[in-house]
Parts: sequence; structure tokens; C-alpha cells
Amino acid sequence: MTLPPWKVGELASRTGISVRALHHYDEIGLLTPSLRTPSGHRLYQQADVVRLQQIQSLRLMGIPLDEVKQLLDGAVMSPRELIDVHLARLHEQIALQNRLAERLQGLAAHLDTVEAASIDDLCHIIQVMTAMEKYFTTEQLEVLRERRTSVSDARLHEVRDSWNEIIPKVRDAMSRDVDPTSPEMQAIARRWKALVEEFTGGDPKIAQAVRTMYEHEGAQLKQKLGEVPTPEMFTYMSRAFAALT
Amino acid sequence: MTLPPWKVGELASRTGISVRALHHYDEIGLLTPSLRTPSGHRLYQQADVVRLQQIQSLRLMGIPLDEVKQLLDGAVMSPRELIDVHLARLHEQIALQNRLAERLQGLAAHLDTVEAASIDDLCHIIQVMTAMEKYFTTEQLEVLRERRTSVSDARLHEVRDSWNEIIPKVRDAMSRDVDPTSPEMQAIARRWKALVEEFTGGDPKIAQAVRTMYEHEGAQLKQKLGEVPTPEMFTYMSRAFAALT
DNA sequence: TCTTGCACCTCACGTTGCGTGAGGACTTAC
DNA sequence: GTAAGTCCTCACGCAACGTGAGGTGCAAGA
Repeated sequence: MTLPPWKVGELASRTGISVRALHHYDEIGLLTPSLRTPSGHRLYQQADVVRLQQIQSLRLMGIPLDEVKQLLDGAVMSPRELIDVHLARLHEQIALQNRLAERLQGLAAHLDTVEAASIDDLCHIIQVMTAMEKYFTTEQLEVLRERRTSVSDARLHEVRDSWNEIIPKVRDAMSRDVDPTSPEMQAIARRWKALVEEFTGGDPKIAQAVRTMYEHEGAQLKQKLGEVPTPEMFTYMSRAFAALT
Repeated sequence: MTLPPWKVGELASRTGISVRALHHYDEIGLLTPSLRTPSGHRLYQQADVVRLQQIQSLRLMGIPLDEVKQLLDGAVMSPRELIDVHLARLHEQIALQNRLAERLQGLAAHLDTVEAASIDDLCHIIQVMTAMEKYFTTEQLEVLRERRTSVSDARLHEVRDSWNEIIPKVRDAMSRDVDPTSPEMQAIARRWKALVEEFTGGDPKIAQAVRTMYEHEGAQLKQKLGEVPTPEMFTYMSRAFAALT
């Protein structure tokens, strides 16, 4: 009492796998029906259905078709290895996507503080963010994010304006060879230091990361942020800081 | 003083974007260099480089090329909407992959309790798992998983053997029209109940889910598990339970 | 000046897992 | 006998390029 074999449509409706998919499996040699009618219609027998169920199981686990094929035709890996490999792949992907989601959320949060950002602004923010991700650790970024949200929008503008005022002054002083210990520069050094401390929260590691970032990405950041200190300014200012009372 | 325009290779090495990608962007009209040499070599000017940076920024956020194109050529969405849409998509994907990872981990844990599982065994386990995921809530599955890991492998075999012994007895009793309250059936009912309680931990919701699962997936599960109770057996046994002292 | 070598060009196929017709043969029920 | 439904085999499409293949342009050394 052998059951009558199934035609594709029937098999498809019973398993929920599309006819096209079954054709595809046949094309790639993953599931070739063991019978055909004289006119060429596919006929699936019991054994084929079993194999299809196996395929479906492995596919549900996210295993690509060619690996499913290798596994079912004389196993290349043990099941345990297989799963480990896939878990590793999956965790990698998840980690990647989580990082992406974090970035997007940071971006969204940032956009909420600014009103009516253009695509251009958006790209600028992204570029600054990507630059920062290269130089700060995750915790440092977290600290900076919290600090930024705790500060008003108006204050952020003030800070930027301050830098745009101070940096040209320093550049000018350097070109005039002004002594960093002079009263003029001491005043500027105090303002500079206050701005840095407000931004870094007094964390010297963050301050160092900022310097490294400006050193490597200065040209890029200048276009996005306006005035940006050069490494020479940092060394010049450090002499001024040393002389601060 | 206009800077000399860049050729593809130069632009590629400076931006880290492959020459092929630049060609591709040209093909799809995303970034068409504004100049060409008479011989057809691409020449990228300042504006092109800016646009490329924008493209790169948006791509870093996982935005597909056609959307990048739409955004840069006369925005369809506001940046904020854009990000929200992508975050939603991303979270969906992450959730999907997390579920997959959970399944795979469950599978791995299960394989660790069995030694030398074949691909066939693997598929069986997967099918039972998928059937169970349809009928149990996540917490219930968690409970079942803990219970399973706390039980020895030998005990699992004993339990399966018990069912394979009890179910035929019940089927036989039903066909002989034995009174469920008879001493013979009362003894079986006590064994049945003990097995159910051991598996469900006494949770009636889990017991109900098991019944529903067997009702809908009986045929499938029978092939995987061996003997499986039918709905008629459950009603028959409930009469036996009612008479238990 | 010729050649060598490198950068550039344009096709065009491969990747993953099918969806979606197009155009034609077969089957089944009335 | 015919109409409707099912089946067949191509074959393109997708996303974002990678990877040659085969041919041209260009700067520099012999």
C-alpha cells in the first residue's frame, strides 16, 4: 500500500513552501523529486517529503541552502559544530546591528536638540560622530552624551562661539611670538581651560582623546565645526597652563 | 586657484571606497563625476567629493543606496523621519535574529545532553522545538528548559519508555470499553498524572498547552516522539482523573 | 621613439533565495 | 470537447558591489 506521490502544488500547499521554492530546490539539486510523470510533472514520494522536512528544519535555523545540501548529502560537519558556527555568525551580525542602532539612536537624540536639521547638517553630525567613535571608548562616549544632554542648546552655541573667538586669538599670539606666560595669554589660558573642563568633565583621558582626534582629523573636523586647534596650539597652550597660578 | 580634479583611483584611495563602488555609484546615477577627460576617464571635482562624503555618511547609517539618492536629490523625508524608519527596521531585524539565536542556543544546549546526534536527530529536535514554540509562551518554554536540564538523560529515557508503555494500554482499554473508574484504569491514571506533573511542574497552563499541541500537531509529533496521546484519550483520562481518590 | 607598466575604460557574470510573469503543454471535470 | 486549473521551462529582477576579461590611455625609462 504505497501512497500516491504528490505533485508540486499539493506538496506546496501542505508544507507551506512555495512552488517556486520547490522548483528552485530542484534546480540546485537540493531536492530532486524521485519521480516524474511521462509529461515531466514532478512527483514527490514519501522519502522526498521527509527530506523536504529536514530542509525546512535546517532553513528555519537560518542555515543557507548550500550548507543544508552539504549536510544532508553526507555530513561535512557534525551538527554541534554547525550550530556553533552559525551562532558565532549570528552574534557577530547582532553585535554589528546593535552598534548601528546605537549610532542611529544617538543621532536621533542629537537631532531632537536641534530643530529642522537639513540633510547636510545630518551628514556633518554623522561625520563628527564617526570621527569621535574612532578616538573615544564606549564609556567615554556615554559620558559625553550625558553631559551634552544636560547642557542647554543655547550654552552649546555659546561654547562654539567662544572657541571661534579664542582660537584665532591664540593663532595670532603664536604668530606674534607672545610669551605664553604673559598676562594676556594667562587670561586666555584660563578661558581655554574652563571650556575644556566643561566639555571633558575634568577627565584627562577624554582631553587626551580630543587632542589625538584633532591631530588626526583636524582637516575633516575644521569643515564641520569651524575653528579647530592645531597640535602646535596644544603645545603652546600647555606652556601657558604650566604658568597658571 | 582650483584644485586639479581627482581620478577614480585617487579618490578611491583617499576615501577608502573601492573603484568598483564608484563606478557603481556612477552607473546608478548616485554620483556622476562632473567631468570626464576626452578619453573618458572620470574626473571628480570638489563638489563631487562633498557628495561622496555625504553618501558615505548616510551609508554608514545603513541607509540603502536608492534612499540615499532620493535624500540627496531633493529630500523626500525629513532626516528625523528617515532615522526613525531605519531604527524601526533595524529593531525588527535585531529581534528576529535574537529569536533565531535563542533557538540555536536552545538547540545547542539540547545537543549537549545527547551524545553524537545525527543530522536526522537534529531535524527531529528542531521540528519538536518549532511545534512547541507555537503553543507555549516564552516563559513557559523557559520553565520547561530549566526542568529538562535539571533532569538526567537516563530519566528522560525512562519517561519516554513509560509513555510508550502507558499509551497503548489506554488505547487498548478504550477499545475494550473499560470503565475509567475501574481499579485497572485508576492505577494507570495515577502513573499518567505523575508523569504529567513531572513534566509540567504542576502548571495547568502548560498541561493545557501540551494538550492543544498534541491536538494540532499529533501526526507530526508521532513520527518524532513515538507514542502520542489523542484528544479522545485526554477526555477518557479526564474521567479517570475525576474518580481518583 | 618604442616599450613597459600601471591606471583606466566598458561589458558582464556571480552572489542569495526565491518572486513574478511569459508562453505553452497537460489534466481534470463538466 | 472544451474550459479551467495545474504544470512545465525559461528568464529577468533584487542589493551592492567583487571579480575577472579584454581593450585603451598615459607617464617614464631604454
